[in-house]
Amino acid sequence: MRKDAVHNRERLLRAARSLFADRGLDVPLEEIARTAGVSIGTLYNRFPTRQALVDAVFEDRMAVVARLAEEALTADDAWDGFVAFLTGVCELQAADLGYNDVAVRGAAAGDPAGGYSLMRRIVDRAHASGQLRADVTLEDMAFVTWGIAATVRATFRVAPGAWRRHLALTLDGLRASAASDSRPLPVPPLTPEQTAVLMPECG
Amino acid sequence: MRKDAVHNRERLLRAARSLFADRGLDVPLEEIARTAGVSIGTLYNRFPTRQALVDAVFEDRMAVVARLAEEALTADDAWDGFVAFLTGVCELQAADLGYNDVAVRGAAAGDPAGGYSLMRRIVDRAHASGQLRADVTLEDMAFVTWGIAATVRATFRVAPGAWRRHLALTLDGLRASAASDSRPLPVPPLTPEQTAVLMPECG
DNA sequence: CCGCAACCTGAGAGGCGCCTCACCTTCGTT
DNA sequence: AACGAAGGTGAGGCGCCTCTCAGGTTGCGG
Repeated sequence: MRKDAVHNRERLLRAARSLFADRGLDVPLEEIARTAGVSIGTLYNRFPTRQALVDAVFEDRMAVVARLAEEALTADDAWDGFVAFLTGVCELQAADLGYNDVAVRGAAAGDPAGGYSLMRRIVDRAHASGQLRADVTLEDMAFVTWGIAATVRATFRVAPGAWRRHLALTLDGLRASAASDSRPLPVPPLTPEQTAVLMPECG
Repeated sequence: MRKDAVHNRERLLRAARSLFADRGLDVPLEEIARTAGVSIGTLYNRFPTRQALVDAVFEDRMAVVARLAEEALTADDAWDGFVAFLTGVCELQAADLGYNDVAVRGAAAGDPAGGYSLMRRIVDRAHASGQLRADVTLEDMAFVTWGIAATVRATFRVAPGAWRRHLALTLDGLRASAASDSRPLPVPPLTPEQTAVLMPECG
């Protein structure tokens, strides 16, 4: 790749990163090109589809999630690790409306299987320690993502940080102790197949 | 209003109701007109703005919510009433992607103050009975709406009913008993002013 | 320094949805 | 029956966004 092409690619990524971050994934491509100081044609030269651009911008995130997951697994307490992991992921969402969108629509690139299997281990460990309620499954984590994503989107400008309260309440519902006063969960969890459809990056 | 005008208005409402219900609030107006067997001009004659159409379509819902709230207040058990109310509202959301959107963006017509003050009484009663955790406020109910709405939207075609599981987990986090194992909530609730901005219909 | 391949550019075609308005039809009243 | 007002119609203008391509420019190996 020629030097100027590399340069433009970087300018485009910088512009996209910033616009995605505070406006979400639906920013007009023209605006990204303009912000990068480059023509729309160049954008299409470097990134033939919007998806390609999104993938490039959020390429690093999957690795970050994987790192969060590994850290979570080394935590002394299984529940603390579980909480730290979910908090970390939600912080990523709250820091970047674009990533927030990525988390909701399954629209990521990078290493899918890696993060997912780590996450299974986090859940298994929290189950084993008896702190995560037994009737909750890995697939239920999607509810957390969707829920927090919705709160992030709604409160991003008006009350950033409000999602932490939502997350805290959600986590309290996932504790083993929360299940004891409660009836059995009303419907079965999403099947892995359904989850694969709804969150393709977790296939 | 002339007879044919009334007739067309009804056809438009029927079409809008049905399209909103399974595609959400962003259906093209042209498609609504076509479905109603009427020209786009007629649609604009009856409903000068999209908002006017949305208001007309969901006019009844506020009354339904008010009825749910009243029933909830007559329940023998305060917590059961609280649960029944939230479940009822969520059922409305799950039954109609359009109403689901209405619930998220504050985009309703009808009687605003009425439903909101009833809801406050439901929350107060559940607090008074000691079953709803004390550190939760009326404003936190927005998290429930946003969260369930997100799950409804994600699973509407693939796993309708999955929201019931999400709701059950959420409710378990709102029980008084859920607070005892937990740290204090990390951030203050939304202020009434913030809520008014984020959910205008609850002003 | 040459020359070519890679690259950049931006006008413009095309699609989509919103909304208007000049013209025609129909209702309902007298 | 006749007429005026209310209503219906849909082509077309507008704005927004996506995507392409013919023509001009530039990096870079030889």
